[in-house]
Amino acid sequence: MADQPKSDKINMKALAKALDVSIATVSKALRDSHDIGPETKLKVIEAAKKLNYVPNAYASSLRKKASNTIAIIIPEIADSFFSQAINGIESVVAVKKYHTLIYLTHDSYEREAYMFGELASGRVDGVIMSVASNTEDTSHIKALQQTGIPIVFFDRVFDDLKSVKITTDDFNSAYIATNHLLEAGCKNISLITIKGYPSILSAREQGYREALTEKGIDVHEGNVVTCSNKYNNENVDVIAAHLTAQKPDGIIATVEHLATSTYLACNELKLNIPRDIKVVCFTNQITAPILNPPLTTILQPAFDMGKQAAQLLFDHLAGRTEDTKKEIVLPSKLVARESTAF
Amino acid sequence: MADQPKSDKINMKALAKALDVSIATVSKALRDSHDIGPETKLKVIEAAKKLNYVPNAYASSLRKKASNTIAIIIPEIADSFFSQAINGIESVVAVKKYHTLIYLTHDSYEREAYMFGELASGRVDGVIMSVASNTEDTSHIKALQQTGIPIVFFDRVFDDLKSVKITTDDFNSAYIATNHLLEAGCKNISLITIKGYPSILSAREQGYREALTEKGIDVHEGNVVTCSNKYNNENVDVIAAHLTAQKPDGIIATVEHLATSTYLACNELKLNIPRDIKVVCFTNQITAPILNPPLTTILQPAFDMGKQAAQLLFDHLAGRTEDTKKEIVLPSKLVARESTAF
DNA sequence: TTTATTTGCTTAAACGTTTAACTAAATTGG
DNA sequence: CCAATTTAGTTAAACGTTTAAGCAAATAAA
Repeated sequence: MADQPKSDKINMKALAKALDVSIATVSKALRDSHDIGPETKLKVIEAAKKLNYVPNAYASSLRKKASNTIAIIIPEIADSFFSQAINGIESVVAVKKYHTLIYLTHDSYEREAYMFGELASGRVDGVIMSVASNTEDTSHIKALQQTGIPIVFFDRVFDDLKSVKITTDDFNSAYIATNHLLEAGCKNISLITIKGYPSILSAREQGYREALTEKGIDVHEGNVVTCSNKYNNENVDVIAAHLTAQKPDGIIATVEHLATSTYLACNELKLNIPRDIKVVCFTNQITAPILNPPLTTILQPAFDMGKQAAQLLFDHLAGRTEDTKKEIVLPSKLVARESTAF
Repeated sequence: MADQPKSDKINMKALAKALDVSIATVSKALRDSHDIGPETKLKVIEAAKKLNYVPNAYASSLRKKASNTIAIIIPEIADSFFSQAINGIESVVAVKKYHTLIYLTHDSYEREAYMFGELASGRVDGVIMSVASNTEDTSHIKALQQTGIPIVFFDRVFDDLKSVKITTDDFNSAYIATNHLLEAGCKNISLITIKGYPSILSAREQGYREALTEKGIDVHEGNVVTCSNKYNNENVDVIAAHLTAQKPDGIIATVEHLATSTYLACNELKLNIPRDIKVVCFTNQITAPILNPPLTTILQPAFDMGKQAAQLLFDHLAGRTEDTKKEIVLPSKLVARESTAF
């Protein structure tokens, strides 16, 4: 410890001087080049270790035009789906020894566009993203794609954008959820949803509508309730008002935080779940089994979606670009619990 | 759109050539240097916009020896505390227009040490971290600190390391939680905990012990149960076995996922919460109010901890290094709900 | 009018790597 | 034994910025 130089960052030049060889020799030795003899290599590697040499990442990146870094761009992080998806992404990134930049759009198109501008700086080799709820203009995304940076979309995607996409079968999941409620005896099912995320939320709404019309049930427009995408008490009020007005006996909540709001609204109105009203929600929360009552959920394959997104991105980075327009759809799973018990 | 050059990345050199000025002029104009005349500046800025010029981040970083990037190193991300803390960090980082690298240790010392090695590459200007559960050797941390990179610790800190630390009052929170259970009539309170995280978990255990001994109650060693830090069914079994053997009438769960396991164990044994047993847990889950029954929680100021950690890091980066050993302790809050009702 | 200062730009070095091109010595082949 | 090849290195350019230093022209001061 004591014999190490205090702080003056050690670089290749210093290392080369210490060993009395050229900088190129050091560089090549460390990258195990064929150009360098075995004993020289050993000398270099040992000296590097002893002097605590760590190559400068940005000099490397600049020269090699590769950053070994990817970006994750997502709306939010305090959400079980996204945090589990990040785990999936990270499981791949870690073994590739890449680095991960994370950007949160907070569902703002402006922030998203700004972030894409930043990414044109060569900072990342690729991007994994889930689009913001209100993003309609895709020019920022196309612009980045044109610079040659591959982008993999997951969950909240863009239909009109050609790219690799990992999604789950939202239409089908909502369709199944609706039928599940119908089978549990519901006659008047409402969809509690939010604005935005056209790719997933309108699919879920369509699945809901399709299941109903298929059974010859008219969808009363008052049964589709739009909440805010903030977790707040206002939503509880909106839902409570809806429950009072329309008296639905079944609820499908399309996003995680609406489950909590729905439960709270039911509590407020002293509605018993599942006796008076049955509830199913799209969520990956691990607490679903211990809610009051245990919540029937549509469980999304969050980890796998993240993992596959990352794998496809790395495939692309490795030049395996054949299926650059691949669209993978992973199944979600309805986990029936007491909240929809007959 | 059509008149823009297809893809060939445009750099300062190209921009300079297009404008028939020197590279330095472009650089200075874009950084609004006093050296450049106003009309030249305008010309440059307009051309840059028109040609979609984005400066290369790594060339910049290399030259300026500043990356405008920080790293977050945490054990896990699918956890309400950490994801909320990240939101807090991000709220500061975003306005500073910095970038955030994220690394998950999955509570492995080896990964943590490896990551610290990577960070010596000049990739980041500073680090915000929460240590892995089993990290005991701190040499990797000290080594990075010696290179001059500031590190701010939050939540899971190291007592023997001099640095800025943001924690919450774990001892006190557990002390309060224990008293809360005592006041609710509990006579036989168990602590369900896990191995590791000495800084927070032993503080919580001490708070628990202190509250009991203060009331003249002996702490039966069988009442401190150690679970695994994986969310799995094994823990449910361990807890169920404990409930059967020791018949506690109060439970303090020290980490988030143990709440779910404890509830499931109670369900399994048909124990009614709060009648047969009362439960309080350290968790920030938003579903706590709608659990069965609503869970009394120790709510940690996760967002604020992240935010303050980031602010102090930026203070340090800005050279305000006077309180480089500051230790901030933010209060947690006991939120009483039905799971501990009298 | 002459000298000093300011303005607005250019040249060139530097940041720390990687790598193409070169070279001298050692080895191999005929 | 001499030419061709291989081995083990070196030199220098390049990646795309930033910035110190320099310089000519314009302006201000004496």
